[in-house]
Amino acid sequence: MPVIKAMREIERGTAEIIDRERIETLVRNYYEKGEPYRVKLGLDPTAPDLHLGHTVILQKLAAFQQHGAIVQLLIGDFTAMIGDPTGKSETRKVLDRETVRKNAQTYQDQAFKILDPEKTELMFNSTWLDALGADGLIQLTTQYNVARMLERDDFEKRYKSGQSIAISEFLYPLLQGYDSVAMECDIELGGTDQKFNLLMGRHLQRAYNVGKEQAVLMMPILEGLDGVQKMSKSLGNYVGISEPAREIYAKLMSISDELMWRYYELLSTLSLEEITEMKRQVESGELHPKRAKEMLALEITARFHDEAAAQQAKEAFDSLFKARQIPEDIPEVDLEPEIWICKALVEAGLEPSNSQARRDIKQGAVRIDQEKVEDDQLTLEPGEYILQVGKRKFARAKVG
RNA sequence: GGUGAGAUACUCAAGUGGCCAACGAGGGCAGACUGUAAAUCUGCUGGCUUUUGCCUUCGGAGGUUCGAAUCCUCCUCUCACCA
Repeated sequence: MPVIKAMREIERGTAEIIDRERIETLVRNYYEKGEPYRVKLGLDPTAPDLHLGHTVILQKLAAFQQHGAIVQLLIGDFTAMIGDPTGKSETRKVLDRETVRKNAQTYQDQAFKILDPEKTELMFNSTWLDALGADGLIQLTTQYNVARMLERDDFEKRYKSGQSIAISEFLYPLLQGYDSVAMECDIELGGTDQKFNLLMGRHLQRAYNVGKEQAVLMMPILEGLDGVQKMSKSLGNYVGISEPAREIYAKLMSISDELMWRYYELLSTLSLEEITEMKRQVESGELHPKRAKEMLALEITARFHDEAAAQQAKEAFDSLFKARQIPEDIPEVDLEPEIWICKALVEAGLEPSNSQARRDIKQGAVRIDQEKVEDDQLTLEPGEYILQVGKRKFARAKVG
């Protein structure tokens, strides 16, 4: 039964599904009659750098593609001007068309590391929202009322605590919902924080007699490397998918054991059974947790690079941390002779200031050719040295 | 439009004339421990080639004072309440 199997894959790791029946019907229609269906994902073109948090949803889209879906990637070039009220009430900078286009291109390049380009359509919501006009917009606002709008978590909180809510923010969910009308999508994906907006699409599709109501599938928010807050670039706890293999690998190896299982569920393509089995082995002591983490890091690194690069990243990582060896390709700097050690560290880019360098030397964090530096007044004679600060900052210094 | 409150280092936040480079918390960095981590403990967290010293910082510009993050004046910006 391919449908049952497909549904299991589709449901995996989801936070919530609204109208599961409909999804099953769509999948069944595909398998029985070969009819495709449309799955929408809206993207905000403000931050073109994708990280693992975004890939949770992208991978779900990829899963859909394997089961007959045409993915509609929607670039919210129009709505970007308003800004989704979720989160902080920052004033958005208005993006010009050129920037949006460029960001969209970057998005696409990155998204295609996961998605099948053959089954993906790229869309811009300015296409229909520009044409909506004032009357269309007013027409749209009549489809909803303030009381219901205030039901939205975020609005409710702010309203009760007396924080301001701009009228334009009310428009965001409406416009996002209207996108679904224009796109005639069957399913929309999003994070749990998007629930209100996603349901709006359902509501508006009915109001505008599209002839269908989109099912909604929500993915949980991926925790960042700290395991507490959501993964985001601004919090610095993210793994970017265009980062070098070594970075991705090292960052993944730094997560806690607990978080590792979460990542397995949401990011790995291993089946749920395999993951459960692995977890059992770790608990019984048959498998070292570090080993399990290595496999995860390898899998994900390979996804954005390739097997060989992942393997190399692992080796570099092992030699750096396990054997405390020096990595092969480290930055080189030329320094003048008799240079003061602190200054040398700053010039090599290992330290931000002489003072910081001095502090680190006092703490025994600085090494030259593996030897701990004790004297912060040291000057370097001509020659070649490996400078090191902490465990991971290295530079090769040519003095003279 | 009126009234009031506020602006302090990466973030939150104490400090209301000298003991302030500025309490505390978070974050970050480093050391110990380890599995590379996480947790825990410890130290550091403005700059300066010489550090029981010097210089620059507490929204901006002036002023009072031997001495100002702290007092005064003006300016800029935020926020709250009332219209």
